[in-house]
Amino acid sequence: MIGTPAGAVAERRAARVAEIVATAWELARDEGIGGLTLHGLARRLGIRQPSLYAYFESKNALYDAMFADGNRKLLERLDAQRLPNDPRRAVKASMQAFVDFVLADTPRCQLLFQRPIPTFEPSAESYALAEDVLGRVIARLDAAGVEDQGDIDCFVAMVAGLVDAQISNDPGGTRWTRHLDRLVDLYLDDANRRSTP
Amino acid sequence: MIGTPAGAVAERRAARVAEIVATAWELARDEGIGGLTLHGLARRLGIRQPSLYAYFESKNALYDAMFADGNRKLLERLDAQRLPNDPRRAVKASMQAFVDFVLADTPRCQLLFQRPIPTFEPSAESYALAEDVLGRVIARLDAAGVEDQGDIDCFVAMVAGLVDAQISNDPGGTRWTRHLDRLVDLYLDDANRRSTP
DNA sequence: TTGACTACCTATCACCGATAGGTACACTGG
DNA sequence: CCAGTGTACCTATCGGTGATAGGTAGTCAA
Repeated sequence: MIGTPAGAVAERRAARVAEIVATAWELARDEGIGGLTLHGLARRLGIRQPSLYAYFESKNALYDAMFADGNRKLLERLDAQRLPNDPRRAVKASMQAFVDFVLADTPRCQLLFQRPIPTFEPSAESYALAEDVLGRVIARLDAAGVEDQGDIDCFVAMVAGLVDAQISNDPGGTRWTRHLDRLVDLYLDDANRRSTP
Repeated sequence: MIGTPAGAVAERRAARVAEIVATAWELARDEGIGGLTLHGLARRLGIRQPSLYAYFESKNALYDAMFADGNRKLLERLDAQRLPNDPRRAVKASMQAFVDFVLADTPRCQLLFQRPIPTFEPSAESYALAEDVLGRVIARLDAAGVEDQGDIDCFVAMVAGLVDAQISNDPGGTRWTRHLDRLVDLYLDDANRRSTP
């Protein structure tokens, strides 16, 4: 033990896991999320396919690590943002940042917000990260006077609908996302109107 | 030729194709859309997997036939509906029928409106059917005074967002879809306000 | 020096979509 | 009635995929 940093092997292992996940994203960007293959991933890493099972107990576990990774990065981005004081402007800025981040990487968007792999369901731990992201959005909405669960559901579904239409039909464009600010106003006005009659 | 109905073989073949597609939907409902396998489908049909290639040149061609089938049924449903005279009520009734139909069959909903099989893209002919469906919706919207492409896009994305959230997070429930009528009003009011200032 | 541990490896499995080539049967024209 | 043609299947096999079993060279602390 002496002379060796405690947990050096664990650190090295964690670094290798992170390297594999990063390479997996790279491969997904090249081949599409459906074209991600353990054989192909191993080839790109310079190892053999069964060796990956030392780091992930299944392909879905790899997806899960990628899912968690994407949500962590999104969380970082949302938390790093300086928001305007005006709650409504904060909601707009926050959602704009969300949409920008999400649309910047098609396979990541698909893995995080669509269900492109029918057998993949995120683990409880990874799903908790997604709920953290949702929690940030809800906090912004709450500050803008949107507290009703139904209003929150509708708002989230609207943003998801825009993102989904954008990535599916016009990736890289703004045909849907350009309406984001206007729709945020529409939803906030409507929610405020009904909560304070 | 005499004595045999013209195109009897073609008819029998078409009937067999329809039977295979129906069995494929059945299997998809049992095993999930991702669990649909040519081997499994053939087994359920009492034939061998390569025999399916007499009817579909690839698995994606089978998906394509299912995609077309689902859209045709949806189109029938929409066209069979008697709509209220009031354009706004017509939009609501139409969208309610749309959402009901779509949510009644999870795998069908996934194949038609999500992208659960990364390698599958509908053919031009099948996609035209999906555009017919969209055309019906647009006609209803137009009658209600929504003509701007941006407004149509937002409306469609909103409905898709509701459906997606509902099927993904609360299949069989109404947590999202129960807001449909209210959101239709919200969108129509907004569109009308901006088109006739 | 030794013994455990790490980070790989080879070999192999079942299953999947896809292709090649063969066969029993029905129907039709002569 | 018979020969020929097309239908609707079949068997055998391929390459690729995720997954498992079991082996091995190198590292490192005692």
